[in-house]
Amino acid sequence: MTTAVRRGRPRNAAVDVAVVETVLRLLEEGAGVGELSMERIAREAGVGKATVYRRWPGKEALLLDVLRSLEADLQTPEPVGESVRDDLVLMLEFLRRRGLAKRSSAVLRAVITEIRSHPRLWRAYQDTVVQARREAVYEVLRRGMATGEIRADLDPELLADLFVGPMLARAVLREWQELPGGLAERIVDAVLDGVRPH
Amino acid sequence: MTTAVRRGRPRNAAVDVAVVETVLRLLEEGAGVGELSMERIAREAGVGKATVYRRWPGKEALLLDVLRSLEADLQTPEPVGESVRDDLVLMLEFLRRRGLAKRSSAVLRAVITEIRSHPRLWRAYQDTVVQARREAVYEVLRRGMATGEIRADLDPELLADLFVGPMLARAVLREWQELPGGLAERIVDAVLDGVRPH
Amino acid sequence: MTTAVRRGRPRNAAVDVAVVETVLRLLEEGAGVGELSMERIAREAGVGKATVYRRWPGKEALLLDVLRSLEADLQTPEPVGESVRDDLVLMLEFLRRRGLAKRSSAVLRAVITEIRSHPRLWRAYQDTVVQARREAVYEVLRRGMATGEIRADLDPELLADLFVGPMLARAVLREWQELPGGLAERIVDAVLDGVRPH
Amino acid sequence: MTTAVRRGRPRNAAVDVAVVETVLRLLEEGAGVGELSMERIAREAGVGKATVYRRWPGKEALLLDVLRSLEADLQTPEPVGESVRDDLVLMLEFLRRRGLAKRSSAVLRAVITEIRSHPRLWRAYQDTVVQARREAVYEVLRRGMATGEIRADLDPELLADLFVGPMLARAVLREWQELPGGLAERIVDAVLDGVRPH
DNA sequence: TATTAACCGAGACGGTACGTCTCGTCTTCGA
DNA sequence: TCGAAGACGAGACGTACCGTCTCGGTTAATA
Repeated sequence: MTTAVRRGRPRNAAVDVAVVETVLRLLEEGAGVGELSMERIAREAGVGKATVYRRWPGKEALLLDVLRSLEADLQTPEPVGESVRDDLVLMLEFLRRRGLAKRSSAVLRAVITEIRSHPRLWRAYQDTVVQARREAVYEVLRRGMATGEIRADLDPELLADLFVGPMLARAVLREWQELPGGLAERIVDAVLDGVRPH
Repeated sequence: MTTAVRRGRPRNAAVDVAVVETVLRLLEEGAGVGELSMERIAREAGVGKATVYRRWPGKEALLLDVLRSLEADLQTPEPVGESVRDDLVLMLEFLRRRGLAKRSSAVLRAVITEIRSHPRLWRAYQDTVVQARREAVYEVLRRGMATGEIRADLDPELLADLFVGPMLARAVLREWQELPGGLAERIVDAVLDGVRPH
Repeated sequence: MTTAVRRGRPRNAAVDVAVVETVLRLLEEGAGVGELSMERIAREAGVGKATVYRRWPGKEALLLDVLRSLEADLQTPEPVGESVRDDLVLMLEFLRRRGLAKRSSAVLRAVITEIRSHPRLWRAYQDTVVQARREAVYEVLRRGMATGEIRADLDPELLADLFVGPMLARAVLREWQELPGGLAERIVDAVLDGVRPH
Repeated sequence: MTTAVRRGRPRNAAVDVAVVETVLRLLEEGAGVGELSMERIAREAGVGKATVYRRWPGKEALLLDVLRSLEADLQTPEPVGESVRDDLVLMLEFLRRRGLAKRSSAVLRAVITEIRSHPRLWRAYQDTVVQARREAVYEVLRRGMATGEIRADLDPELLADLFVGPMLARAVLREWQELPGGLAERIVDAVLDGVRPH
């Protein structure tokens, strides 16, 4: 197999950075996603419109990359392995902190909201970023079933939703408004123990 | 205080219906929210653009009404009162069926996605439609705490999220793709019993 | 026969004028036709781009109208009928003055040059404005043949070119640079008398 | 004076030819001048854009060269010297044939039209190609005055226009549509004899 | 019964953004 | 150093939609 010979002037990597940073800056300055236009992005980034379209087929794809660049800043937590309970707390705590992170807070919700409007991109985001985190949760749950810390008679997918769902319900649906510290522990313990008195 | 005297030709109520129905039709035909324009809505409804703007200040407000008209079709279930467990199943089952309902399936997600982009409308939707359902869940949970069917040491708000969150995670975030029958029972029972072996 | 009912807001006639005047102003300010863009014309006329395109399908059609508006300012001379020789002088003199007219001088040549690049418009211009003047010349020549002032054995079309061609050669091809007074008389008399000594 | 030392890879003369030929081909295929872009010319010639710009400063200069290459194919006729009348016919006949020539017909009008839009180039073209032919006409006319075949009381420049103008009026202004054989003779004889009966 | 004010559809209006194209320049690689 | 390939900033292209406005015409309550 041969690599295709690259010809012509190579793309300027600084442009990619400049564009993404410009989008982040505009969002941080409070611009709604609807107020973002390719026209304006290119203008403020000091870049030709065609140069933007050469890299991204449209606004949505650009925003997907912006979203990915945001996610990249926050590294996914590595399960410690001590106890399944602690690992689950770790993972939910990551979700909570992501929603409160410095840059993210305003930007993340705006970008995600936009991406959601575009099924294809939303799926791409799910399949890459989200699915990876989902797999990590499955892994922890499977370990829990093996060690006996988790009931083995439940569907792993359902199990994952039992832990992650409550946090997401607060974070995504209710706009990250109330994500107090300790929320992760409270969710994990309640789901583990059940809410029926015993 | 006197009511302002309405003079001149009264508004044609059929226009409101025609516009909302047109939006629903277009969404059912698979139009993304981005492809919906006031221009097109008015054209396809056979109505003047100004007539639409006379009734709704913008696309978002119109969509909020469309959303409300959808919700109105599905009446919220009345708690039976036999057992707390059955009432919770009833409520989650309503969420599940709403996501699969004929009209809703395609339309609901599109409209909600759009409304989400407009904080003011999203709050209006939350405060009217969603909060009502939320209160119903709180009521059932409070009853459960009183009868001893539910632990009384947990925050009712957290409790509500424990039950509703997993269903919403599947419904809204994963696009209503997998909402098998019996899902409501499985969630309720798992949360009640806990996922730790005993 | 019924006149079609005019519906909707009627077009603002002032817009047509504003646009044409803007083009003329820009050309007078020395803008080459190549530097004229619909974008700029609309901007400087304080008019929406779509409004321009609603009236003219493109830049060329607009320029054709600009050209016609210029021609309209200079009324075609009416043959006096005294002598064929004087009428021919009158008509050539009109061509000469047109090329030197205040507005025309800079503008006319620019617009004509542009129109020439678009065969369809050039033909439209020829068929309307030019052909009318051509017919007037034929009429005078036919009269001359009838009265015996002009040889009857020559093709009228060729005859017209004999008189008009020399003036046009100077005006159009050599950019109206040398159009001295008395040129019309000199051409007409030379063609009438012939350039062979007798 | 020293000749600058040429270093590096010498220019490939075949490129110049390829580019000019490509322009001719595109024009022959009916492309309007407006549809010609440097981008397209370079692409179709299989040549880099920079290579074109290294040789010509812009589209107009390139077209000027194309025009010159066309003129070079048709050699200017040499006056025979038998009679002034025959030499004038010879020269007008050259103009007529040029307008009907295989390649020229479509191309010449397109290129000339374009060149006309650029005063500097138009002047360059006038000063080189056209002026040469003009001088030849003057020469013949001067000879005619000396031999008494032409009236000596007329401005030579006006005289030249009397002969050349009618042919150009048909050729350039009316798009070479009607240039029948014998037209040169008819023009020359009519101008010589005059159009007044005697 | 006649007036009148708000309604209706249509569509023009000044703007703005879309995604594509061409401009002339710049930057790389391989010959 | 050349030629090709193609990226680059700039900005025009023609279209679509925004929300407002202005027409002629309709419709009901008021006078």
